[in-house]
Parts: sequence; C-alpha cells; structure tokens
Amino acid sequence: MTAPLAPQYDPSAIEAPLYAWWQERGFYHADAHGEGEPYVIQIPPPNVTAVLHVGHGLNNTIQDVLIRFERMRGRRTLWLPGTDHAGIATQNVVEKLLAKEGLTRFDVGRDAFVARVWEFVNTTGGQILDQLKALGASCDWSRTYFTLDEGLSRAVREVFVRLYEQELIYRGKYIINWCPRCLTALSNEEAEKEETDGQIWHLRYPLADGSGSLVVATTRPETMLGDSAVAVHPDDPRYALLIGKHLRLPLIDRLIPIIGDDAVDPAFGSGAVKVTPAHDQTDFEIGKRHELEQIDILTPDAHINDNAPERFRGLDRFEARKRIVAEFTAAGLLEKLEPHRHAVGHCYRCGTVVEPRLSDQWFVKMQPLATPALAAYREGRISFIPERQGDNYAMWLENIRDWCISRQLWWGHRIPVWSCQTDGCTTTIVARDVPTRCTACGGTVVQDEDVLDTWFSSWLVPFSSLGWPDNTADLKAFYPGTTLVTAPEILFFWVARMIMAGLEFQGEVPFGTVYLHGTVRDTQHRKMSKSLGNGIDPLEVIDRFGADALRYTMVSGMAVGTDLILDPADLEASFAPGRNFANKLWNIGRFLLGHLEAGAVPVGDVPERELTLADRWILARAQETITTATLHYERFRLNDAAAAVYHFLWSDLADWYLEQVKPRLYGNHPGGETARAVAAHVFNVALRLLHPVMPFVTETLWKRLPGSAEAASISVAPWPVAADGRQDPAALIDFGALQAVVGAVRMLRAEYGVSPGATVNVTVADPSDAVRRAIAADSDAIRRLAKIAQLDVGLAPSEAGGAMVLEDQTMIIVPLGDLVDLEKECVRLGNEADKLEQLVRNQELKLGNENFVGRAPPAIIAKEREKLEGWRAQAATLREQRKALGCPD
RNA sequence: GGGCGAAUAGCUCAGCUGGUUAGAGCGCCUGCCUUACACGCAGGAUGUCGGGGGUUCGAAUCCCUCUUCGCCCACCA
Repeated sequence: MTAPLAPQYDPSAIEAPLYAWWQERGFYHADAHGEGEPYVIQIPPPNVTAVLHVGHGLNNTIQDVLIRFERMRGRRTLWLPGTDHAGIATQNVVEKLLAKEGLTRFDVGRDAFVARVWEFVNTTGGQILDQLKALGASCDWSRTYFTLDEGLSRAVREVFVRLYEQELIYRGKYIINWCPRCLTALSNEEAEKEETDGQIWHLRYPLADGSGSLVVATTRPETMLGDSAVAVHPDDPRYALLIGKHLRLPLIDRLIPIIGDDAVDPAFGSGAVKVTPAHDQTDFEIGKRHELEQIDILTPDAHINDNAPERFRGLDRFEARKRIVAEFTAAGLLEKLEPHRHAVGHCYRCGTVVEPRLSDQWFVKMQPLATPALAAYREGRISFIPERQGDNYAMWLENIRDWCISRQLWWGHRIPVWSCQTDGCTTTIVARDVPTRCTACGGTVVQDEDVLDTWFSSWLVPFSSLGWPDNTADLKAFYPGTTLVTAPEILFFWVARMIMAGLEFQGEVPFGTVYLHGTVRDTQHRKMSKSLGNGIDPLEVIDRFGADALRYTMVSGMAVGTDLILDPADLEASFAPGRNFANKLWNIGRFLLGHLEAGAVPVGDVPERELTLADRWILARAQETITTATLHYERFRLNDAAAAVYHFLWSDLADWYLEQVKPRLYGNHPGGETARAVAAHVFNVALRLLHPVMPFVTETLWKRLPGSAEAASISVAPWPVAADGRQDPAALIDFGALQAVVGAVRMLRAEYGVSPGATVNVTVADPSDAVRRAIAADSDAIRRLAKIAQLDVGLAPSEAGGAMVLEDQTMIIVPLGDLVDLEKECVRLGNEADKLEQLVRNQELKLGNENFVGRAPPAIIAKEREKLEGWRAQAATLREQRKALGCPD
C-alpha cells in the first residue's frame, strides 16, 4: 500500500484497492460494546432494485462526510446500510420481465410470482450497495439489512399487532387513492398532486316532474353514471325550492334527489354538484350524511363495469368520458365547456392518474401518533436543517390524516390478519405468528390477501435494523441515532413516520437532527430523471475523474438549503473543480514526499527560535483553518468547510509556503529540517481536515507521510485540534506584508511586460513596520518570488519607475528605465489616485455627517477614520510620485 | 387557493447577527513548457447585488410592493 506515488494522478488505480483495504481492516465496523459516544446515521435505504444515480451520490456523499468527520473526532460511529423491498416498484420491475415472456403475475400465480421476485432480488438486487462502495461510503456492511429480512419482518408484525391492540389500526370501507395500473390502493402521500389543464363540463339534468332542469358542473363527466344525488348549498336562494325534488339522470333515467349540504360552494360553477359517493372523497362524505347509494361504476383497472348501461361497459374511463360528453351534446344537455386547471393525483410509481375508489382497506389512526411527534419538535428534541423545513413537518402533523397501509400487491409484508372460514364464525385473528386454527371454533383460517405499504417497514428501521423487538446490544448501543440525511421529498413518507414510530415504540426520537439537502438539477433547473434523459451517471464520473472529484464537486456546490446544479452535457466542466483539486493534491504530495524521504521530526520538537516567518505563518494559517473547517462541518456547512481547506492547501500551502521554502528543502540547507517538519505537519493536518470530503487521495498521501504511523488509516486518525496549529497574529500580519510586496512587484512586472526570466531592482520606500519586519525576516524569499536583483529600502526616490502604493502606504517602486512609458505611468498613477480620492471624499462626507458621528458606535467610527487616513495617505503618495516623475497635472 | 424559498460577474454559487474599495470556482484576456502539477504558474478584466418604495448615520444584508422562476400543501366539483 505504500509504493511510491505514480507521477500521474490516476484515481481508478488507487480508489478500488484502497476501499478493499479499508474493508479488510474493518475500520467502519461499529462495536456495540466499544468506547466513545455513539454517532449513528441510518442510510435512507435505497430500493433493492435501484441503480446509483446522482441523487444517491449526493445523499450518500453528505452522509459519508459527516460519518467520517465524527469517526475521526473519536465518536463510535455507525453508518447503517440496508435496502428497501419497495413493494410497488419491485413488483413492477418483475411484472415487466414477465410481460416480455407474455405473462402476467396472475398467469403464474401468487406463490410462484413471489418466488420469482425473490430470485430476481437475490441475483440482481442490492447492486446499489456495491456502487456505494465506489463512492467511498464508509458503511458498516456487516449490519446490512433488507426490509423483508426475517428480523425486520418480525418487527413489522409486532408493530401491527401492538397498534391493532391499541385500536390504532382499523379496517374500513373508504374512498382511497387507487392506481388502476398497479391495481393497488395508495396512501395520500403516494398520490402526487399535479396541476393539470383540464376542462369543466356543465351538464343539464332535467327535473323528474318535467318542471325544468338544473345544471351541474363537473371535471369528470363519466362519473355521472354513478351519481346518486345532486347537492346544493342549503342556503342558496336559487335552489331553495328544489331541495327534496328529484332529477332524472340523463342517459340512465335514474331518479336522484336534490339535497342540501354545506360542503357545496354556491360560488363555484353552477352552485349545484353532482354527487358520486363511490368515486369522490367529498361526495363520499356527502353520501354518508344523506345515506345515498354508493354506485361503483369502475372495474379495478378503470373500465366501466356492469353497474352502467350496457353500451358503456368495458370502456376505459377516458373513452367513457368522450362517449358521455358526446351523448350529452347530442341530447342538447351539454350547457357549456370551460378550460379548467386543477390538481390531479398521479401514482408516484407509475404516473397513472389515480382513481378515488371505494374499498375495504387497513388504516393507521395517526392523530395519537402525531401528537408526541409534534411535541418533540416543539420541545426542540428534533431539529431540522434548514430550519424552515420544521414548519413543513409541523404543518403536516397538524393536519395529518389516517394512513392507508394495505396494498393489493403480492410483494411485501403480508398483513398478519386471519379470518375464520367457518360459516357463521366471524373471528378475526391478528397475530405475531401464523395461527393454525380459529381460536374460537377451531376451523380453518385464511390470511388477508393484502400486503403492507413499503413505508410500514421503513418507518421502523431506526430500531428494527438493530434487532428490535429484542433488546439487543445493538439496540442499546445505537438507539437513538444522531443525524438523518435525506431529501425533502420523503419528509412525510419516511422522516415524520420514523419519528412517530420511534416515540411510540422506543419512547425516544430516532435522531436529533434531520438534514434535508437539495436536489440535483440540470442547468435548466430541471430535476434529473431518466425520462428527461438529463441524468448524470455517478459511476461514469467516478470512472473518468474519480470518486474524490465527484465528491468534492458535489460538496462544494451544495450550500445548505439550495439545489445543486450540474451540466449533464458537460461533465468535464461540471467536475473540473474536483478533478483539478485532486490532481493538485496529488502533486503537492508528490513534491513534498519527494523531500521527506529522510523523514521529518515532529513539529513539536522544533525549537521555537528556528521557525522562520513563513513557518510561523503557515502554522498560524493551519490553526485558523482547523478552527473554521471544524466549525463548518459541525454546522453542516460542508461547502464552507471544503472551501476553507481548499484555500489553505492550494493558496496558502502550495502557492506560498512551498514556494517560499523550496530552497530550504533542497540539499542540506540549514533550515531544511525545520521546513520539512513544518511542511509535513501542516500537510498532515490539512489532509485530515479534507479526508471526509476526499477520502481516497487523502488516505493515499497521508499513509506515506512521516508521522502517520500513529493510526492505521487516516479515516481513524485523530481530528486536528487548534493546538495542531499555532496562534500567531504577528506572523499573519508580517507574512501578509511580504505577500503584498511580492504581489506589487509582480503586478508592476506584468504591467510593463518585463520578461519572466529577467530580474528587476526594487525600492521599497517608506515601508510600514510590517513591511520592514517582513524584509528583515526574509528578504531572500521576496527577491526570489518576485525575481528581484537588488532590493533597497529607503525614502521615496524620484526616479522613473513603475510604482504602487500598498494599503499600508508602503510605496513599491520598480525602476525600469526605458521600459517605462512615462506617459502611461502618469495616467495609471493618476487613475489610481483619482479612485482613492473619490473614496476619500465619500469617507469625509460620512465622517462629517453629524448623524453618523453622533450615532454610530465608537469602534466603527474609529475604523472608518483609520480607513480615511489610509486612503488619504495612499493618494498623497501617488500624487508625490507623479510629481517626482514630472507628470503633468 | 394557501405556505415557503430563490433572484449577486458570461455560468454555478458564497456573502451567517446591517458598517468589505462586493468574493470563490469555472469560463474569458495577457504572459509563461520556472526540474510537484499546463488538470499548472503569474498577472488581469467583468457586477446601477431582479424593478420600485421605505426604515437607518449607513442596506447585497431589515421591512413593504411588483416582476420572474422554483418547491411544498389543499376534497372548490
């Protein structure tokens, strides 16, 4: 593992072997009996049939960053992975496979079908978990679960039975969302409302007594086949006299009453509503209040059934709509037609328009579970990032509706309810274990055909994955967990329900913090999706640029509460920041390691007096970086943490420190040992700070650093603490002055087109104290970095040269003789001076304003005065220089 | 119909509790194959901080309003 570094950074050569080594060494296995405060993240279990997409990439990168950070901080971390059986989704996949053979699930039968799904899952399922390994995910794979495992299934049955016994689970005939394609009930959350352009038809229904007619408005004319009344508002004067009369339903000739009900909005449409209790939620309720007949006119796959006149039977619901409208038109009963925009429910798995359908289903009574979940949030036991997501959570809980948990599928947890088959015996058995006989009459029992909603197993994951209902060591050690990282889309599906389940069955919230991150979108801000073809395959990105590049790019582009925009059409551009940075790190490592072959002494052993200004500066910067990066990681500001380390490594370490100490690293320079010690140390610190984001490169380089033997892997090395740097404000100031001097000379050189190889002479006039100290400390470095032959310090000379005034009013003059275009220099100096004088005038106005001086805090006023003096002096120096050069006024 | 968020350089975004000569990365321009890195080095340009009003000594930052995008929720047929 510690072969010399290849000259070229090649992520594909290092990442896979490194991951295998991490696994082999078991660094990410959590010990239930170990030391340290637990830190637990439950992975949002991906569908067992899923393949990694960029959304998973982002979600799991964030989790891995957090878990690696906390692991290095000494927490006993557990990142618990698993997969979800994903009832509808998985069943759909296998049904599609069957369809290729020309078969339906009904052709093969339930048992054979379920066996087929298991076979599919066992052979191809869970590949996403292997793909997560390519990403670098430091999960504890030894604990990997599947929601249909025996253990988790046992938890599901236990919960069902307990809730049933508390009368929180009930069965009943209600209007539910039905997917006519998946042939199952859906929960409210699974029926996604989408704004759709539709139409509203105004249909005329004649009164039975022939005394007139009444117009109803509907968006679904086909449901008129199931109408059992027309409702108006009881106080609507237009219809007051009609209440109690009957209408003759066109096309069918059924007599239906006109009723009064508060649910009707007199202002909408005609103020009269057709009531179809079997096909609409509101109508169902109206129907109950008025004891109306519930006429179901649709088959499960949404074709007209035998309750309708023969000519409509067998028609698809949308065909039927056309037919009905045509017949109304023909009969002169279509009053008018208007465009209408409204929300239509769609199946979240297949997109089919959902049908409100009357059927017998199992429900969980949610109110009693929601109350403690709301309280937990209000009392601060759960917090959301970004905070505003908490309002969403609370609002949903406040308006919670009962949860329809039965699904008419074959793939999933079978509902643990059996009914007696004996005539006259109505015994229902709800049991943890399969009963053999009816407990009342001893007759044979038959299990409910339905399975449970997938989320009925995933809401238990925070404890079921740890062995619940047994009181296992894992459960004791790792419940409650710590942080949950997921997308806002499943806040209600999963997050809120886990909180409810955790409180109900464990008496504690399952995690304290919920971090809801944004969505990955394309440059047109469209969500990435297969159907749009605008997706990014993370595996392709890993293949081309490496997992570290992918991770860095995602982390640095993801601020709290925002979406991540990437361009699928230009992966090169999208992932350049990460790739460039990884490459830069590699080369820093190559350079540094090349000079560390003889080893390095611990920086603590270096006598204070041997530290040069640059050494002190980089140690001070290291300390600042440790502090800020740590704080940002703690606050979930991962992009800021990454940026802080990026800046330290690239700008501070590579661009300045390493350039500055190069001569000391070469050969047997007296300061060499110190430089090696400092460089090795700060690089070590920075690699550790970056490891959560870029685990592979950092590990590869870190292992080769002298002094890394303290830990077997950087991923279990201690997190840097402030004392690993050095507080040294003076070094920050003085090295800053050095940088300013070098920068000024470089600027002037570029301005005058001095050839890169040529040296120049420089006069530093009226140096500030900091500049004076910087020159005294390291004039060699200044001369080398700015390619200066002779560096003079003194009073401003009146010689022709390029000049520049630093913020601290030090004047930098590069006498360039013929190279200087005097006229151009005069203009440049003049412009600079003008700019400063404008600032001075504004500042004078500000400081002359009595309101400002009277009301602003003294500290601010002092600061503003200082600024004014600085600009004034800079401008004056520039004017002097112009005069010295003989510039015209 | 309610609720929420966003609008800052050509692009993607920082800018946390109001006081910076408004920043980063990518892209762009100029010059460099300087023996760690051209996926690089040095230098540079670019913004009436979406429009309008207000609060304040002072606003990219707070308030109102308008415009444009986006998200969530909702049984007005």
